[in-house]
Amino acid sequence: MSGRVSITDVARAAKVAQSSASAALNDQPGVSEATRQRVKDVAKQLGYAPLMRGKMLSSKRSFQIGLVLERPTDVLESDPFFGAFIAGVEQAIAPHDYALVLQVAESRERELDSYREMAASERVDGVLLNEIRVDDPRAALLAELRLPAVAVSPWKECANLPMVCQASAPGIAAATRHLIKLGHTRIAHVCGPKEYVHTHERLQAWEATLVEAGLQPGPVLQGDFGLAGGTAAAEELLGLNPSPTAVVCVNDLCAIGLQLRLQQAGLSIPKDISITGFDGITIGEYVTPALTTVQSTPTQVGKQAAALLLAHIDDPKSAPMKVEVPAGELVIRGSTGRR
Amino acid sequence: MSGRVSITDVARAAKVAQSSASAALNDQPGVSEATRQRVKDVAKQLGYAPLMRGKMLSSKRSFQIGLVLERPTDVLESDPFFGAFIAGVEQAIAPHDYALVLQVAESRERELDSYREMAASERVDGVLLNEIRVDDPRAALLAELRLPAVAVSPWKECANLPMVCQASAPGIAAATRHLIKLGHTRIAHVCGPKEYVHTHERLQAWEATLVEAGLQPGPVLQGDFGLAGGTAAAEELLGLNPSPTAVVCVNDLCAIGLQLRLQQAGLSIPKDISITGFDGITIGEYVTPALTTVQSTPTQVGKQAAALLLAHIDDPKSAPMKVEVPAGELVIRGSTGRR
DNA sequence: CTGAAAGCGCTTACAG
DNA sequence: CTGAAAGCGCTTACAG
Repeated sequence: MSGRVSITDVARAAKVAQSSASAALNDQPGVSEATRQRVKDVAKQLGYAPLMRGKMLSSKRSFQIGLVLERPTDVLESDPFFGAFIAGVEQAIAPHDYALVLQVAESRERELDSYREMAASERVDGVLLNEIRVDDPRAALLAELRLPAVAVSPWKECANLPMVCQASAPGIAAATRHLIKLGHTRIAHVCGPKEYVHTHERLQAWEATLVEAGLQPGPVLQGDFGLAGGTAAAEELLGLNPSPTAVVCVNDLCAIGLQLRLQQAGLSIPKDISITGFDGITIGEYVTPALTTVQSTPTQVGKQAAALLLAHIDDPKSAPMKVEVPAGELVIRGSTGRR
Repeated sequence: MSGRVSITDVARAAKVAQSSASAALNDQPGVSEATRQRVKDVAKQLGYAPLMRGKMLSSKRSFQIGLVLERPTDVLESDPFFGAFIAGVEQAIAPHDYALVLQVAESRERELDSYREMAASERVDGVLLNEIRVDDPRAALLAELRLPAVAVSPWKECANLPMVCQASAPGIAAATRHLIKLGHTRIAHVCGPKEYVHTHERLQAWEATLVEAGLQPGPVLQGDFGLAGGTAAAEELLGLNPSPTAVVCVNDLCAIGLQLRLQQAGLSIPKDISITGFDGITIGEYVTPALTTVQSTPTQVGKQAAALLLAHIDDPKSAPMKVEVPAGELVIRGSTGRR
């Protein structure tokens, strides 16, 4: 009538030692096939399910990985990456009895505290790092804390942290070449905040592609990863003379913010100006004209990142330091047209 | 050189028993103020931080609450509620050393399995339920599992589950009255999927408000909580004769989908048709015209829900069964105008 | 107030 | 292969 059956109960019912029951249930060597099967049968019959707490304490693992989000309200509302990303994470960790712990930090400082607390209390065995910044302070902190971590980044490297890399450069380059092919020669870029590595990677890809084509890299307008940045860039663009005829934006929301504002100002897209985004969020298909963009694959990224983290938790020495996820592909829609 | 200091080390260094150290550090009665202070000093000096695992096992709690998301990719990309909601959750639980465990289910069945697993392994002490459905199977399951749960719902009740309620009816009613005041008499509603209680609550609020004003509740168009539903409703609306002159949508994304499609069809908003949304998501401010909506407060809801869950975990008998969060307020923008 | 002991439910050496 | 013991790091009765 206890309501809860422990491994002790299973062992007793199967008439084996607790250690044998444990080995049998965890598919560890050291028990005969017959014993294993009997124990498993008994366990199933009794409805045994191991309590994570016991397992955690004895195996000195938390069976959890952490993800810390900063400024969640804004970021999450605007980050289409997040939902698909954690779905991928879940796919990778669930089979290993791992769970995802989500922390929300209200500031950069509190963000670092979150990692410190997770490490100190060993609530998680490792963490995933998103939205990597230039000289990201988290890398040093995590090394100091000796907390396994995997960075998700489009950049080649991230301060010696193991990483999963989905480059955005090929997509940005493809978008830029697409515009060049359409006859554009004055192709601007709306970049993100300078602190993020994404910003630099995309900026460089845009620039390199233009240079390669023998074109002068047009103006760089300051935007961000949200709608507001696109709007601001639009204001800036409207004051430009000569105006660029095409704009490669750092992401979809920014592109949409730009497009909506330019349309409000009376411009016609793509007739007056062509626009490309990056991400492939749903609303890009709904705006008029629909947004030409690069479809990234956040679920794949999340899955690979979590899998890599588990590998590093398991054995840092034998785990790879870098996993590449194929870059997103260009999706051509109505927001881009002939010069 | 162990690198990790346990409560045993603290007790030894402070020359007290482990039990005294524990009581001192946890602010439990049974130690003198002098001892408490000494233990705390020693702990700080040694850099002691309790390991969650030990605490979990001995106190028979996981110090974690769970949240299961279904169909994450779509839902999360479209759900503006989520980011702000978990920020609120975090605000409530962090001070109590609780953490949020996020599960992602790929189907309705797997969703129930998630709860079963969390309960069986006692990975969490309780769960939060979002997006409550009519006759939601989760309510019965959680009762059966005896897993503390708090439902987040706009509805008056949820199958005997403790709940946090932010009614949407007042907001929908306000939006509807706003349209009536503008002279509209044929006011349609785009509703969500019938399975969600939100859908019914908002539908009823719209209907009751019209009836109260002596108006005939106009057509109800089938939509959903995403852009696609708004688009579909737009197609339906375009075939209507006479056409409604205003539409109350179940949420912002649906409203935006509707607006964009109607504009594509050549209609002018609000000249030809006025539109209202619900939620107050950022992009509603950026579309042209900006969307009249109801600003809900998901962070507050998350905070209250988590606080209520902790109260029920702590003592179900003394915890309230229902907490109300003030309803969202109408925000009038450009998408609504005079008939 | 204080301390020594037991116990939470598992897994991990270790001896047979 | 099998089992009895110890231990993971805490907290919770319980005795002084």
